[in-house]
Parts: sequence; structure tokens; C-alpha cells
Amino acid sequence: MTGEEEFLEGYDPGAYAPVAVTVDVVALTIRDGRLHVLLVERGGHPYAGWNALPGGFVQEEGLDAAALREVGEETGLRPGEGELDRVHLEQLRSYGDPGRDPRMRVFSVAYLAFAPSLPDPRAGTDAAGAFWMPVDEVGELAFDHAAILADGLDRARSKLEYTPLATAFVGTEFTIAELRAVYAAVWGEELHPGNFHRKVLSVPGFVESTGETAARAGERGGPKPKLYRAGDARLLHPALLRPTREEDIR
Amino acid sequence: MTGEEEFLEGYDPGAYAPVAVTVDVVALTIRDGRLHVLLVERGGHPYAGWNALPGGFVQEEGLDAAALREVGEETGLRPGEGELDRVHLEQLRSYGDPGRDPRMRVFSVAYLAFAPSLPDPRAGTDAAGAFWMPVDEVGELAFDHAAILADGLDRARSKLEYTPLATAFVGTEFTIAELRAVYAAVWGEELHPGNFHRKVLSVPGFVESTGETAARAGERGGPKPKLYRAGDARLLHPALLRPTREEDIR
DNA sequence: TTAATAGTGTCTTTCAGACAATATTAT
DNA sequence: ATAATATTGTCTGAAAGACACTATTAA
Repeated sequence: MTGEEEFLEGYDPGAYAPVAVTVDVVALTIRDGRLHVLLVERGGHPYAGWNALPGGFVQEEGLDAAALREVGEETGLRPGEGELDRVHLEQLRSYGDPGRDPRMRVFSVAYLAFAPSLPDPRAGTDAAGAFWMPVDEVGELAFDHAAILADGLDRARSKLEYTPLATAFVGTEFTIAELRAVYAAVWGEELHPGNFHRKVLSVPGFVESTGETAARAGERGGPKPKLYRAGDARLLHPALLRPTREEDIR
Repeated sequence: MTGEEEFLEGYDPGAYAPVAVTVDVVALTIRDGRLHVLLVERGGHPYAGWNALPGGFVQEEGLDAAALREVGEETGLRPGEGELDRVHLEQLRSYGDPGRDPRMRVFSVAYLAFAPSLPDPRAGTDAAGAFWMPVDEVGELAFDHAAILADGLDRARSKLEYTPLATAFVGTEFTIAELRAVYAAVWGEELHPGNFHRKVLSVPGFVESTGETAARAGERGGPKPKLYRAGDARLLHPALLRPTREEDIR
């Protein structure tokens, strides 16, 4: 008896139905102060013509590698050329309801990707058909991708509170105001500039000063802001908590 | 062309290698004031004789259902008989490194289960071979299960901070001291009784009074404590934070 | 000049944590 | 009686949020 036969012995025949494993990516970035998600328009059936999250089969690679490959393919970015290396990836969760894909049993491992503002994917060749859309304009999506997107947004909003995730959405050098704009875009609410400024600088390891000052102030005036880069903290202590909403608690 | 043929068209042949999807469960409970995890001793190869997390193939069911089925099979509990219904389940994350199972490509969706103290699984028939082990006595595990267990413990310790998860480890009615014992067991450190007591009662919706008092005080004296049941909060605001450890932050 | 912004200061309230005090109960 | 525990009270320092103020710069 081979190892594989032994492996399969004694299990329900239902387990032998062909299954597929895919990765789907919720890739987020901020453009013009608004949170955007990377989508693709489906060509084939089912859901032909619908928008969907970028994704595909896991090949001879790990899950993280598969997710990074998908992001690269759909954005047209190449590994080692800088921009793709700055994309932060983390696993979101997996989805496997029977019937979520009408053709066969498909399990999807969803990933979250965070990136600074990226060029439009249409420029590339592979990436034709992919585009960034403001998250508040996303309507229906193919399969269960709307639920996956919702879970991804929840996770992103939550992680801004207790991790330095916001720095993944800005360049290597940034101003406190740019960081505040990230929080405003992801949380969908304005933050008090003065309190936010003092808070960010008071959290150890969140940001560190470059000693430099921006070459120019904002379009509507004001002093030239100081520049910062991401610090070495993996967690924010104390955390930057959202205003408490009663409906989130109960 | 059938839908499935169309579906598979154009993908790398590597994607056609047979794959399997399993669920593995990190089931935690507290016995004698210590955190325990449910393990099984493997019969067949590979890793024959090693301890492993309970798990198995996903059948014609959702992922959550598969995880609950595994817990039931390995503990000997039956749905609808009460105890299994009190088990709290949540998805942990998925693992899919090539080579994590030497026989074929196996993707595992790991789950976390939290339960009040349960009877010893050996009593049942299906569940022979399963047993509870204190987490700090768990040595090597089969496959990548040690890493899965470590991830599960991290998640559990973290969720105690900002969710009412601790109430899943005690009976429907409990004392503040019992709740404190849960935190002490999971976090591995003692908590200040007075401050913990005031803190728990001050978080809206964490616990609610039953109006009753325990029939008996503890073994070593003291007043009869009041009884509480879980409240309706899904999140703790403000949270019950662990003492900050510098090494966790950087 | 005007208006907006960067950055800092102040005050109030909330909360975490250290510590103390009192009442109650098993042994 | 003794010792341990449940519960409440007090105090200090950290931190959040509201508000105010000054200096700086684009238009």
C-alpha cells in the first residue's frame, strides 16, 4: 500500500471530489485621499463581466508566495524593482462554503495587501483588466468576494489601531499630515490634527524623525512640515483607538 | 466545453496535482487552573506515534461545520447534548507550505476552539486516542502542528484582552475569581484581585449579575462570592490589556 | 493680506495600577 | 482563632480628547 493510498483510506468518498485551492487578494491603496481596492473584470463564466478580487490557483509555491505573485501579475509590478517589495502582505482568512463557486469545490485563502499609491495597472500588459476602485463605490462582486472585501476592510481598520500599518500606505519619508490622511481615508472620519500629531510622536517606535523638512508646504499654505520615516515598532503602545461606537460593542 | 474544462484552461499544469484540504483544531480548555490543548496520538505514518492536533478532511460541508465535527468526534460529545453547543469556534488561519505533508499537497485550515472544562475524551469510543495535555508540557508535534498551536495560543492570549472570550472557558454562571483564574491560566501570570474585580465590573456588557451568591466560599475561606453570567458585549471597551512587554512591541 | 496648516500648550476626564481596609467564611 | 478571600475605597500617574495659541507659508 502506498503512502497516499494509506493516507486516503478510511475517509468518506465525498472527500475525493476534486477540490481546488486559490488565493484571492484584497489589495488596498490610497489615491487622492480615498481608499481604493484592486479589482479585475472577469472575462469568462460564471460571473462574466462582473468585477472580482484578483486571484488564482496556488501553484508549486507557498500561500504567501502565491498571493505576492498575484499582486505582481495584476499590478504589472516586478519583484526586485522596488515597488512590489514595499507591498505589505498578510493572510486574511479562508473561505470554503460548498457552492461558493458553482463549478466545483474551491477553497480560497484570502490575503490583505497594503501598498503606497501605485501606478495604474493598465499600463502593463499582463495587468490589463485590473483597476483601482474607491472602496465606497464598489458594488456587487463575483462569488463571495463582497464578503471577503468587507472582512478585509474590517481587518485593515482594526490593524490601524494597534500596529504601524498606516506607514505601509505612504512613502519611505512622510509627514504627520500624510499619516493622518491614511487614518482618515481608512476609517472614513477626520481626526483632530493637533491631538493626532502629539499622539503619533508619543508612541515609541511608531515614527522616527529624518531631521529633514519637506521642500514645500501644502497647497493652501502653512509651515513646511518635518519628515519622518517608519520606526521599529511592530505594535503601538499605547494604541491609537478609534472613537468607540456603541453598535460595534454589543 | 464544460464549465470545469473552461475553468481549468490556461493554468499551469502544476495546479492539477492532487490537493487535499483539511481542518486542524486547536481546542483549548482549562483544567485544574492550567490551560490544556486537545491532542491525538497518530497511528499511521508519517509521524506514527507522534502527538498531533485533531483534524481531518473537509467533507461536503462548510469549514466551520468541519471543525465542529472534528471537535465532536475527538471529544465524544454529541451535538444537541449541551456541552458541544457551548464550544466557541473561530477560524485561526491556513497553512499550505509545499512539503508540510510529505505525501501530497495538503492545505490545512486551522480553527481555535474554546470550551469549559470537558470530560476526558477516552470515555467515548470514537474519541479513544485523544487526550487533554497542559500546553506547557506539549513537546514536538507532527507536521507543522507546533507552529499552529503557537499561533493559536498567541491569538487566544490576545483575544482575552479585547473580547469576552474568557467567559467561554467557564460555566454559564461563574464568579469573578473564576474569570480571573482563566486570565491567569491563559496569560501565565497572576492578576491583582482587587483591580481585576473592579475592572471587570466596570466594562459595560462583559458580565451581568445573576443576583445569586455561590452556595459555598472557596476551600480556604472568604466570603461567599456573587455569581455572574456573560453579558451581551462582543468587544471589551475599555480593553483589559496585558502588562506591556517591550520585546513584544519591537 | 488672507486663509490654512504645523506644531505646541493647557485643562478635564478617564483609566490602570499600587496599596489599604473591611467583612466574611473554611479550617 | 487564624488565615485566606471578596469586595470596596483611595491615591497617583498615564493618557485621551477638547480647546487655544503661535509661527509659517501658498495664493
